[in-house]
Amino acid sequence: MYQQVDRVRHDGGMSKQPKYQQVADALRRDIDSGTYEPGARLPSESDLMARFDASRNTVRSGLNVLVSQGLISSSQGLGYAVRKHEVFELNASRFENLTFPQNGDAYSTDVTNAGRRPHQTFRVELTTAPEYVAQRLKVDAGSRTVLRFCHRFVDDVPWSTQATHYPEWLIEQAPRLTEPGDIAEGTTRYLTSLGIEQVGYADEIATRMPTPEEARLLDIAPGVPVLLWTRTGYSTEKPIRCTITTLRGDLNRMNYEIGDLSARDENESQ
Amino acid sequence: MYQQVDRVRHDGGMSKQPKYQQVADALRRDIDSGTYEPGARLPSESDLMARFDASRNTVRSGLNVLVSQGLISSSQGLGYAVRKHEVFELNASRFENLTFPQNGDAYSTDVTNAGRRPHQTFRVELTTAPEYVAQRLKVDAGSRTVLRFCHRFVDDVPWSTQATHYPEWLIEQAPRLTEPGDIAEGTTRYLTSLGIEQVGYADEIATRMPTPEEARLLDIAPGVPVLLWTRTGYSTEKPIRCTITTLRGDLNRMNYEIGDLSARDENESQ
DNA sequence: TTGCTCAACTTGTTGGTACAAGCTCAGCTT
DNA sequence: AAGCTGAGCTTGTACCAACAAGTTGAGCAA
Repeated sequence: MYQQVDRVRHDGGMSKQPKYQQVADALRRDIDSGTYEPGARLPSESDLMARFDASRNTVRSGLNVLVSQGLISSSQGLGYAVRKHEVFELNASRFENLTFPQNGDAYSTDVTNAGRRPHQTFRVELTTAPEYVAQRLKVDAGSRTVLRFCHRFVDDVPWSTQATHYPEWLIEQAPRLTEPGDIAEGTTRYLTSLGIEQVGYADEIATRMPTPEEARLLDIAPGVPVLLWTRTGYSTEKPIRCTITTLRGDLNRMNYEIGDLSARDENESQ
Repeated sequence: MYQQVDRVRHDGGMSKQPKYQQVADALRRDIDSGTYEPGARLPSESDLMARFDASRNTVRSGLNVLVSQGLISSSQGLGYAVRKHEVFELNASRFENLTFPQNGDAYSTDVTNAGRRPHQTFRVELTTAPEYVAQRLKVDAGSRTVLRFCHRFVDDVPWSTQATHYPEWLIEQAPRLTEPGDIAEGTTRYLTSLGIEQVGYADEIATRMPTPEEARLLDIAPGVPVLLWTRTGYSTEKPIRCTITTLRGDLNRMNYEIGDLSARDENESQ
């Protein structure tokens, strides 16, 4: 009742790759070679079915490979398009950061300097520390922390989320940490003014595919990973904060500058 | 001839999510809640078809979502299993690194200390600098560089690749750079001994999905991104090297330590 | 001119079938 | 005992059909 039409190779007998892979590879080559430029539309599924003599499902499998690799995106009614990447540089180790580390101000300034429009929403909570945070703050698992959460946008595009946890014992000395709303001068400056100075920090950087929650908050397209940046800040005596920043991988690059870079900076022609 | 059997909601009328998403979400919940532990096998596609009253295509779509997110993996004949993650820590900013930055030695030592068995293949080439590298080395696009390429394994699992480019002008002063085979004392120590000292470096960290080439070299499973680490080293006068390390995102985490961390290190009980 | 409707495109979802190919193990053969 | 073979499980590839839903633009109506 269902004839399995001729599965023999038509291509000279050399290929062992499945057809959907051939579709993906061919399209990838076209994109790499500039046939389809970033932002350009790809042929429709129907066109590709004709070009590759394949069924719609097979063509879609091939396209799906490229979507999962973040090379193209699709939208219903519009078609497939080559993704264009725009990267924002994040300076993670400027000296200023030790004294005034990533106050919301530094973020706004950076973005504005790049000619873009920053925007953020803000929230304060009293929560129990997740295992991951408790370890880094050296407090008991399940103990309470102040969570200051920030959701950041650039030109209304979701860019990153930032969750900073402060240990409970800090609240007595720094009650304004629990105040809802921004602390104008920056929390770290506020802490410094109280004699709690951050003298060092440890950064951890990892990457993975986003959770559905993260994908929702950051409006992350299929095939785009997140960059996870954890900064634990220390006074001379104890850990005083743990900041977890979740960045869209397609939009951000982190920079660290260590040692003497005068050779790089002396003629910034590029 | 083809009756579209009853597309009405059976689920109380509340859901608007497509069925394959429901499958993905349900399985994700099961995994998060520990019903299926890391390494455990998931029910077969047939089982899931029964459980969700869905066609094989639909079930596969749902599973495919989780595969693309790196949460599960599949192998033909064996079934689907929950991925387990094992992370290796990479210290990117230890003070020693400024004087003796990532010689193969540091890598081998780190791995051996972790009780693992390191292994690497090595290659030297004279190539034209890619645009990306040429910019960082401040040489003309298309000019030649020495490429020292390293493919690293831990317990025979592909772990990372490292490509270090040296500008052509360095060869005269440091001819051994073109020697095939490892330079025992480490290239940076070798350069230092010639009076070419690396006094600072700039690191850039980005993430994306691997190219097919990278996926092949590092044996990267679907749904796993790569971590791209570029280190440009400077003497007091010029850039002297540019190292691009490609790391499997599921196996690596990078660490930077800046400032005074005595408070962290004084009781390393955890 | 303005605004609406609808046809004609696009991708998204879901159902089905058939066969290929990898893995395991029981059970037979040697 | 050792080794082979094949049944029966698994996922992988490829095809077909139907309808849902988002987008665009031509063309008609106010």
